[in-house]
Amino acid sequence: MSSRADAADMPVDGETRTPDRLRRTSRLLSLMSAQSDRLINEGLARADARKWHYAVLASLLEYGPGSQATLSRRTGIYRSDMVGVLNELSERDLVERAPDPDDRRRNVITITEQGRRQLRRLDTVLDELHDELLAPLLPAERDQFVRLLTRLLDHHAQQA
Amino acid sequence: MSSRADAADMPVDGETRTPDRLRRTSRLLSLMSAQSDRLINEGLARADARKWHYAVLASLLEYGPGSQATLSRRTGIYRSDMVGVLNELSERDLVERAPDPDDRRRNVITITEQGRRQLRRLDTVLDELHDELLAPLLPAERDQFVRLLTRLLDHHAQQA
DNA sequence: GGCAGGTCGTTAGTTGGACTAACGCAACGG
DNA sequence: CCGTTGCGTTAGTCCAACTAACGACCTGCC
Repeated sequence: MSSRADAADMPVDGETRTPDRLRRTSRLLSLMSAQSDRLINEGLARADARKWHYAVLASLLEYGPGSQATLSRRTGIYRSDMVGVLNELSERDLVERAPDPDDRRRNVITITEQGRRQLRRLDTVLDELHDELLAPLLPAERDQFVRLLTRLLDHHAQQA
Repeated sequence: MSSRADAADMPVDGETRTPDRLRRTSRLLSLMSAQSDRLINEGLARADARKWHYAVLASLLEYGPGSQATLSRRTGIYRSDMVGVLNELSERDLVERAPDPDDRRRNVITITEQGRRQLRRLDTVLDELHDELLAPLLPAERDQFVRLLTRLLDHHAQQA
């Protein structure tokens, strides 16, 4: 009857084994995201950076200078948290914060040459980290994974 | 040259568009996990439950009664947090907490009939929520997604 | 001109989840 | 008997996501 051995009432391993019901997709996602976060955060910390640094620098390079509120919208970082991120970036001379002459409420944030260099460094750091993150998957599988993830995200994004 | 229209220096949409570099897998994972968490937490809240409730009840049903430390190991919930979860569960009469006669350090946690019923309810709630979560994917794609996720997790789990 | 209503940067604070430290107690192994 | 280990519990840290409110400022409209 039982496919594995004859010990019908064996405790299986009531100590450490994870229950089957805890294999739901939501939980896998959460665990994987935590794992990924750890990996990325540690990797970036070694390069004296945080993921928000990357997000802001990338946004500045791709779309040019902008106000803090603009950067907020582009990166998804709350404008209340943006203050601290920009402090950290300007301490390191990666961006410049200057008052906007056309609108005295605004600061104009500009990426510096050092910022560009740092962004390039972080790009390679992140490439390596993602290679580690996706290590067990073949290139085609990685693509597939990203495609599926993207479709899920797009679907839920436009609900909002 | 430029494939789309002739506006070479158009601001594209420097206000709200997300930079390409922020399409990295780690970020997609993080966003998707956040989305999933919101969905699941809200759904469970409507059923007067939290995900740890489900984890504990599932563990009890699949592997039988156990001490708090055992449940901790099975579910991945820290034993410091387990206290509160079990308080919530026993308030609702979903589990029973009794001293272990064989080891006076331990409490033996047992699922009640009400607990079993609640677990069944939560199972269907979670089924519906996951259907919503994975809505844009076909069944075969959902399988594939879960398989890829699982392989990633297994790989990183056994590194630890 | 003046005022209503919105936006900007900033400070402060909340919530929630993951995780650590340390405690008193009890069991176990030599 | 004594050191070590495991137990349940309390307290508290850390970080990310998110909200509230403020004074300064801009914009549109009467």
